[in-house]
Amino acid sequence: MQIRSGHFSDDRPCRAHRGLKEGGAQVSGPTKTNLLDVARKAGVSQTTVSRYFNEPGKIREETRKRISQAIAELDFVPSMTARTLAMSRSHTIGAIVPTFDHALFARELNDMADQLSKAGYALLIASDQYEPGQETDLVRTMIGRNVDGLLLVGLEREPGIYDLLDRRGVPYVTTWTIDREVSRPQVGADKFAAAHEIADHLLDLGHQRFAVIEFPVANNDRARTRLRGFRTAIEERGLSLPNEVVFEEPPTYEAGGRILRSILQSDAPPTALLCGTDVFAIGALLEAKRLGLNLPAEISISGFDNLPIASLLDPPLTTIDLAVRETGQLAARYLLRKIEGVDPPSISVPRHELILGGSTGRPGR
Amino acid sequence: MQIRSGHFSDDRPCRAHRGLKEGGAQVSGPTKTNLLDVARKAGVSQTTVSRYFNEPGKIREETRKRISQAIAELDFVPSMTARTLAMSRSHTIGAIVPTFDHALFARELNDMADQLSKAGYALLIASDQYEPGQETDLVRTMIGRNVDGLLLVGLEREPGIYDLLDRRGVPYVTTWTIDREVSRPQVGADKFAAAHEIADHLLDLGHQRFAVIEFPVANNDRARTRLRGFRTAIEERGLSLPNEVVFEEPPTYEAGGRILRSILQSDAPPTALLCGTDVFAIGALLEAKRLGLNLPAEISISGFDNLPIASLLDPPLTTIDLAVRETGQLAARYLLRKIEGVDPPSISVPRHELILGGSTGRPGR
DNA sequence: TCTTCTTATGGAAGCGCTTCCATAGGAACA
DNA sequence: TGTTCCTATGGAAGCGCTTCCATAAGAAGA
Repeated sequence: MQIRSGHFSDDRPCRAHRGLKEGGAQVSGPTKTNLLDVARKAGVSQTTVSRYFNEPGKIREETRKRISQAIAELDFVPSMTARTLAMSRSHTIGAIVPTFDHALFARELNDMADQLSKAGYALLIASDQYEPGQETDLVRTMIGRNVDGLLLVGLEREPGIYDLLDRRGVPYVTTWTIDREVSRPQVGADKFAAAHEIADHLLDLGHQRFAVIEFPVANNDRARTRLRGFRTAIEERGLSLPNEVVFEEPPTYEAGGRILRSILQSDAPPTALLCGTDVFAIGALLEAKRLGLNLPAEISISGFDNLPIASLLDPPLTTIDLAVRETGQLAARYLLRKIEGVDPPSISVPRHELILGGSTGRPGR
Repeated sequence: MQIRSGHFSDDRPCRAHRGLKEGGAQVSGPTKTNLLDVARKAGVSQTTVSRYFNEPGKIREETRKRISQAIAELDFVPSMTARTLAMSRSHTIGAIVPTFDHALFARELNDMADQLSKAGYALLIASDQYEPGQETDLVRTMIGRNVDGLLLVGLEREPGIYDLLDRRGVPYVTTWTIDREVSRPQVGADKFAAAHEIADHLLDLGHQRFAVIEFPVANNDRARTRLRGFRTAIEERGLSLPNEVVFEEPPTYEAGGRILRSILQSDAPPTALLCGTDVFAIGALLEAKRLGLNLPAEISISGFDNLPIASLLDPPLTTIDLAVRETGQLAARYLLRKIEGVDPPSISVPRHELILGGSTGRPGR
């Protein structure tokens, strides 16, 4: 049964020059076993060992046992790298996000990774720290690493990226921005509608003068979409949102507080502050309380994202829940399906929800 | 100069059966180019193209230009997978964390990824969602994927994992727990000292009755270390920390509030609440304010981690800053050095800092 | 002018898998 | 008893790189 019986000397083809020192009694260096080692130990061919992993149904019970034992004895770990090369399938999904240091992306990736790992996929991540130039490089890196699918944030990017991806046939999905006019795979809540809705809520309450704090909109279509939602709602009521009351800031609590202070000093201060993320809103709310303002009578503050802390503030924050977990899971599911050759619906929009808290109310005067 | 002049027909070795349909005028499917394609286009050998990437100094200027143009025309992206297989170096670092959905780990990974990508490394991540059984599998996966180094959280794990890693010669580093008795590579602030310090602070203020909220300590040596720090400090003053006042909870704001309420109902309520993370502390603090308690007179609350929001609360939170960013960077640097063959100091402990806020003070009565 | 050294390049094996194809033995059928 | 069909297995090429070694052609030294 054995392919080669007898002598133990290593009769593999010469590889002396490859850095794997051979022969002699040496302190066991890093062990490196491969299918062939297992095959020899089990007295079968490499092919059969491969089948053990990939089509276990096709090998005899007794053979399976021998192989399984050989694997255990050698503590063999198959090389996914070689597998990838041979199959052109890496069982890896790439994700390029602006940063992980933001609860939203972190949670999205967390749920995505979870879903993926259940399906035998690993997650390769990179962040471009909001620099669009970086993204192109990162996509190339990902392609070079043979990712089977790619998650991207936002819809807008250097057009070459989409070309590259299409040409290489790499499935991808964009998250956090939905634009039904664009025919690309997208997953995420409808930020435009959500922003519109929360602005409507404030308009319904009777607010007429607004201020907005947003992420820097350059290279950030999520922020731009939200802003467009705010603005559209306001203009639909015959009001306007001049640029002077739209503040662009990197997302810090501190910025929320600072902007709040600054807008209160204007002649006719806004009665409502629309924030592009809860982070701003929380900063503003805490500052307002520190200043002894009467909330929401003196100023209404709304957030976006529904961070876990939003509901615990006093007053609780009016905000938008974006179904973050669902987004990560849907994105994972989309990619997995696509990889399997199924053609899943390419736009999926988990439902957002307006969360009403005490931080918004009728304007005081 | 050309290796093969003339006819355009594909004279590569047959690969018809490998799924790459050949010949005929076909709609250009997924392009797949390799070194050889580039070589042919540039009229040089594969080897030379390889050198173009790896030892550019060794090829003539003119050759370099030809290759560079061929690469551009073909939009060639080298296969890192093949490279990995050939070199046994993947230029990938793995990271296994309990969850990304925690500001601390997210930030650590963020800074680590940043550092790594500058050095040409990618980051492969996985989370075990606090289940130790998972970790073993994930480590195997990582090994199978040929990671050049591995980041782990905490020092305690199934012993087989360390064996496996050592046997395979995979460099690794553990973060967030420091134990100088253990001779493994470790990076992270000294949580024991930090916990001791913050408890000392409260003891100095005159507190005698404490309660603690911690992560579930099973499978979490970080939590255990912190708790030990609290307890040691307390016992050193001749006081005690009975188990009834140590609460284990998953990290949610809500838990902080709930535990606060519950301890206030005891006969002799604690005057100080030591929290294993700011998340608990913030929850407790917000709840205390909602209950109209006088802080810190009626109850002192301390946190851990120094989340960005901690200093903005009213009163600001007394907490510990753990130098998170530094930890991620140091971990990355350690692994990179180790991979390069340098033997860097295996334990590095960024300095923590006690942040004093108004949430702690003398007990009121 | 002839030898020796460099320098730029090419040939080909090998990294550890998958997969196409071939083959040996039974089982199943006539 | 002969034919056909499965089933379990093995052989070997190929995935796209790196790297050892060989080699041709100048440059440098004698």
